[in-house]
Amino acid sequence: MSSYEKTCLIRGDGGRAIRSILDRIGNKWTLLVVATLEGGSMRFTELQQRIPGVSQRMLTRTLRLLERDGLVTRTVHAEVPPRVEYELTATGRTLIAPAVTLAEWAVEHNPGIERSHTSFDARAAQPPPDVG
Amino acid sequence: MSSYEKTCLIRGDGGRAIRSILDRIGNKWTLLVVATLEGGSMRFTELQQRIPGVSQRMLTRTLRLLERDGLVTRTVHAEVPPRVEYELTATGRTLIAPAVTLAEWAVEHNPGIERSHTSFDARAAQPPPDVG
DNA sequence: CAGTATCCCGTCCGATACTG
DNA sequence: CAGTATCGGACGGGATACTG
Repeated sequence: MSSYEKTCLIRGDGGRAIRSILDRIGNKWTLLVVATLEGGSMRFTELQQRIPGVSQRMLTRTLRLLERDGLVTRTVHAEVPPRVEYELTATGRTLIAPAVTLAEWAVEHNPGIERSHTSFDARAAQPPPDVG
Repeated sequence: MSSYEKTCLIRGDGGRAIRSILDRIGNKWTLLVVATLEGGSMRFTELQQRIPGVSQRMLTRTLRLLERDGLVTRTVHAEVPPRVEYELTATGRTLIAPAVTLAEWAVEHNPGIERSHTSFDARAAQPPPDVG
């Protein structure tokens, strides 16, 4: 496949396909939940403990969206106290590879991006360089 | 690298590295702009024509953020009428590969995800199935 | 234990109008 | 041509309080 044909996977149909997954993993907690569930079936509280900073509200929301996407299963056990297990589906597991690819890119290029922010912001704060 | 070690690229430091790039490509027009600039240096108007639906405002914003990240260069030519050329930097070009990887995943799994939405929403609209 | 409900703020995004 | 200014709606996300 040529380079142009590859970018068509992004541009094709106005990028509708890639948008739908970006609308999901663009959310703050999604990838953290998926990566954490890579360790196997897990309960709500255990997930919350393993993901520092996530609130009950946001963990619930994130899990519901992933369940709706068919990337995570939610299993309620009829017990007292209630026990709910979350687990990646087969499809959910396939998401990890491309996510890791992106994470590798991020880890490699973030330092440069942050340096770029610094210099860009410094330039923006200055009056534009003028001749004379 | 083990599967666990790979997901650490996502979970490491609370996912700060991957968040910064997701905060960029999570935005609606970013990847479309990057993929379009893969064709080479381009003017503002040409970009706008090649990206259906983007407004002047959003194209400007997107390009500024990409410039700040050091993924795109902005070159103003001192002419009348003004001519401004945008081009991917070396770093910007390296983003295309992981983006394509994600797009491939999206194209492959979107049909299943949309079917999942349909059945999930149908279930949610129904009263929960009860024994008896 | 595993959620819901409510409030509130910031940002994304679109639409529209104006300019060096 | 390549922007900027302003307005308004929608949504993500944090904090807090309540519940089967």
